[in-house]
Amino acid sequence: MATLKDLSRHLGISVTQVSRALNGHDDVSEDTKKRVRKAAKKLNYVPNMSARKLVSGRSGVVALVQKNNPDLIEDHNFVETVTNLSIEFSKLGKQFVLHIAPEDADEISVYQRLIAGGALDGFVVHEPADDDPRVEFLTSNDIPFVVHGRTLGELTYPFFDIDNFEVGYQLTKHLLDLGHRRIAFINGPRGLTYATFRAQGYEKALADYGVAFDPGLVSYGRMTEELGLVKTIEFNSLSGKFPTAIVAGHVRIAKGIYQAAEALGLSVPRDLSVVAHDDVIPKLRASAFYPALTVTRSGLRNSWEPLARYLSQLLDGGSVEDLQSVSSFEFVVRASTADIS
Amino acid sequence: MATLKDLSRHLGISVTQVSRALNGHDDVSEDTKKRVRKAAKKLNYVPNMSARKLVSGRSGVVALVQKNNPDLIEDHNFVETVTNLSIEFSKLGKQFVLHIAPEDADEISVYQRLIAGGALDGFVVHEPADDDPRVEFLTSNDIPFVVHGRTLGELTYPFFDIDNFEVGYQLTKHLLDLGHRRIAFINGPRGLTYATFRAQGYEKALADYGVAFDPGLVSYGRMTEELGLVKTIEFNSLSGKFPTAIVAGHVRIAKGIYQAAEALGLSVPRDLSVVAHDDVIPKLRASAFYPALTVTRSGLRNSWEPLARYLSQLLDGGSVEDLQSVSSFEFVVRASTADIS
DNA sequence: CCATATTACCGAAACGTTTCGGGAGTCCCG
DNA sequence: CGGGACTCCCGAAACGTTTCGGTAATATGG
Repeated sequence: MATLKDLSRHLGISVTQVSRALNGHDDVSEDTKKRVRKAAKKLNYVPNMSARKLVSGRSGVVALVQKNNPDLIEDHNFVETVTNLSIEFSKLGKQFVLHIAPEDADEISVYQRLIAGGALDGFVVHEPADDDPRVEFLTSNDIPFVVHGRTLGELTYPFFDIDNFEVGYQLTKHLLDLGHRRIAFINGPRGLTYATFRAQGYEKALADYGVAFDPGLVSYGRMTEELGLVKTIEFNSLSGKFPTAIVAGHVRIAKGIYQAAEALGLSVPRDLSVVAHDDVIPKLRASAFYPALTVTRSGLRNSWEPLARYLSQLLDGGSVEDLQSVSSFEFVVRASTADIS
Repeated sequence: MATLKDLSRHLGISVTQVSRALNGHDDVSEDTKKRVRKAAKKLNYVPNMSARKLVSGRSGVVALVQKNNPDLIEDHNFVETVTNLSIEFSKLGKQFVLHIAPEDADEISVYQRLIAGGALDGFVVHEPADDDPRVEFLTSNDIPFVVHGRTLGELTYPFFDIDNFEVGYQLTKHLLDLGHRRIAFINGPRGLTYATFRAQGYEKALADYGVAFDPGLVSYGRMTEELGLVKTIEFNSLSGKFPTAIVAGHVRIAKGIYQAAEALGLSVPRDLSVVAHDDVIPKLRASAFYPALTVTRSGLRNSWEPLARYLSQLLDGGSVEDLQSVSSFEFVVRASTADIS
């Protein structure tokens, strides 16, 4: 494999100039640049990354660290994230590494180990919690990272998020406007920031309409069809106090709610109104529900590109303020809600 | 970030000795080794990969290149592969990179680009075809790789596979022994080696029992529930010639066959016997089918460790012959087949 | 025509590691 | 006591790249 030295010898030019020519510095004549490029192509020169990294101190590799768990492979959200980030970072000329840590590992030490070896330049933090130890660690150690979502604390890092408070608020308000007063909420996992924000939006809407908050009507869990099914059945066992409407944290949850409704002999929306948040997963179209599902819609697919770009720009010295965004969403009214006022 | 020089200074010992101590060379006293290791831990020393690579010429990074496609995220097999390889390579101290190439990319050039920069040491090739261009390219360019499965050509590379000819043969033979003569086969995607081998086993079994091969009873496709469902319904439309038994390339396909049978008012195994190959996916237990499914069983989960190890050993100069294996499988008879002789 | 810019180039150092070639000190044996 | 073997150690070079500081030659402006 040809090296700079080979090119230098071959062209009768110093290694310095060859390097600078190839990297497009401006103290190299156009003519020389052309000659060098031609020779590089001819000798099949490809820069040695290790050498470049050794001097630049950067590796061009970014990673997402995920603790293993038995359901990981079933976790659509995770798989989608990994696949798409891989694509986006490829486009930016970066290597994206998925590092799956053993289930019992101390996540923090994994980050430490990876960063210390100089093998990695930065991280993507996925599914942040309200008060995320990873974010805390990375921040206090000045390790570059970007967050998909955000934490509740000070936002001193790049992130891409949607306004989940508003998601919870709008969905709930829509039902309240239709006259509903017993509104349940099947949320995502407790402690994750997006779930917390949505819960806050839900509670604020209730408060704005003077409806008392009933903790018995709120539940948390991994956003699966099963969760929607099970929780709806559970709500039903609160005899006489079954909600007239349910807010679902995900279209998938809504799917389970529909199943439960059918099993319980309830009709949507006559007996039960349902709204959900829609990440726009290709195989799970809210418009194809029967009856079609009313949702707040914000495609997850729009988040990968900025997420990758933010990290990339951060590594290139971009300033954090330019690398934060809270994206908006649409409200799509369909047929899954009834006016009961 | 601590370097060897830091350790050297801190211990009053030459850089050379520190390096050799850490790498377990035998011209370092036990006492020194111990002191060095302790100091390394205390100063939080982690070797700089780039530097090591620069001198050793290797990067410690391996990759799996996959062309993107719209169903990729839904592809359980792919997701399982990536997740587990990531885990296994981590254990071996290697970085595993997932590189997703654009749908319209020339795969070969992607390999070329990745290897040329010295950024990668080797590849894992996934779902090889009978006559796989990737294998051909990597072989002829002396790039280290390991194959999950194998190709039909000369086996000059490390691989881990199961005996898929025998899978096809045994499943079919079992049905033949029970008196079946119209046996359909819903196979994996045409052109993939495992599907080809299984088809060969199927045909050989038929031939051994003097049963004429009917191409109308064989179909190929991505191994999904839907495929099993659709193809079974299709077989049914061959009026009067409906098979008495079906061999499924995957438990998931069998699931679809069961659904189709129910839709068609057929009882398994009375009206239709079903057998399948079982990769032992946690969430899809053949024993939990009703009736429980007869299968050839060989856990995919047993393939990740050897696969990662083979590539690792190949990179360490292992000889190819030691890094090939064709693993065996079990035959598990359950309740999904009826004797009709 | 002198002073100053500008252009095009180069040598050497640096990044952190491994390894080659050697060299002191100690011990044992004859 | 001389010499070989063994144990433990070290300096320096090397890997391929980028970059700092400097220099010569040419162009520019007054």
